[in-house]
Amino acid sequence: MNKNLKIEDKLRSSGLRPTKQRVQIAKFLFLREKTFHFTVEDLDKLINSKTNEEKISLATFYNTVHAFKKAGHLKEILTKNNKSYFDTHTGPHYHFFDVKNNELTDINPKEIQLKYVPKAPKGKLVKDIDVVINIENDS
Amino acid sequence: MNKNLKIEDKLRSSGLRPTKQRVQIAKFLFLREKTFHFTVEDLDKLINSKTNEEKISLATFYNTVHAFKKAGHLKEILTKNNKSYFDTHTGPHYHFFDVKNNELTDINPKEIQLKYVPKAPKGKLVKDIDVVINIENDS
DNA sequence: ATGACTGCAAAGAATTTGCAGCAGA
DNA sequence: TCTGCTGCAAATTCTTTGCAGTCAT
Repeated sequence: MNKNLKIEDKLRSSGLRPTKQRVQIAKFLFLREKTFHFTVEDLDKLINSKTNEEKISLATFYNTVHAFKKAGHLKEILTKNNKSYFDTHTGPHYHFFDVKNNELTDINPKEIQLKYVPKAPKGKLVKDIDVVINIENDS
Repeated sequence: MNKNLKIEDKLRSSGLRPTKQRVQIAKFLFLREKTFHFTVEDLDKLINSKTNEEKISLATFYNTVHAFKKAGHLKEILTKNNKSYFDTHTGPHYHFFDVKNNELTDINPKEIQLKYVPKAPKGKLVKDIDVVINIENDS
């Protein structure tokens, strides 16, 4: 129950009502050690395949994921397959994307660094930087 | 007519029949000094707004752009608005993306450099690297 | 009680596909 | 002639939206 309380507080402190659906999704996403990369479709399948629970509708997954993103609990990454992936690791970091298997993974920040970050054009500010290294099977 | 011949040769040497539509699109894209960034929708509007010519269908723009990409005459870039942009500059280089105005521009290669490119995970090879610096209006 | 949230279905946006007819070699 | 290409419309895929009913506070 301790974990439930923490999750509920996390939601509440982001201005989100801890509804049954949100708590279930949040527990699934945030109560894990490793960062998790997923599409909304993945999430739908993974959570709704648990036979016992009531199904959560696709629209709710979209709503919830966007609410979590707006609250800063998720980061969105776009990939070469033109799909939106979400990442439970919200700090600045970059990604590998396996183009064949559609798999997104974090790059160890120690192994990559941008040298010479260019100035933004006049009147513009840098908002953030996306780096995706596309990979495929050796052979 | 010299230019037409060059364009037709460019197509032919890529294994593409120089049809009326492809020649018209290729001339529009490749007979310019500056590199050009566009979506398929942009291309459709820009070319089909020329009142005099016969309209080219949207499907043909998609077919043609993908054929040009496969032939190495265009590069595809994905942006935060989840749209496919194409770039007449096909060499390796990176981009600014203005999130508000949906405008993609090249970064001067001298102003950016990746330090420490990470090794790909085991059994994988790096295919290419996408870097997009998202910008927005100052203020 | 009163907003906020969910779920359904419908709508929307971007892109792809099937196929008949046309055009380039 | 013959294969490849075009154009149309339908289909697909991913995502958003409208709204009635439900739930959290």
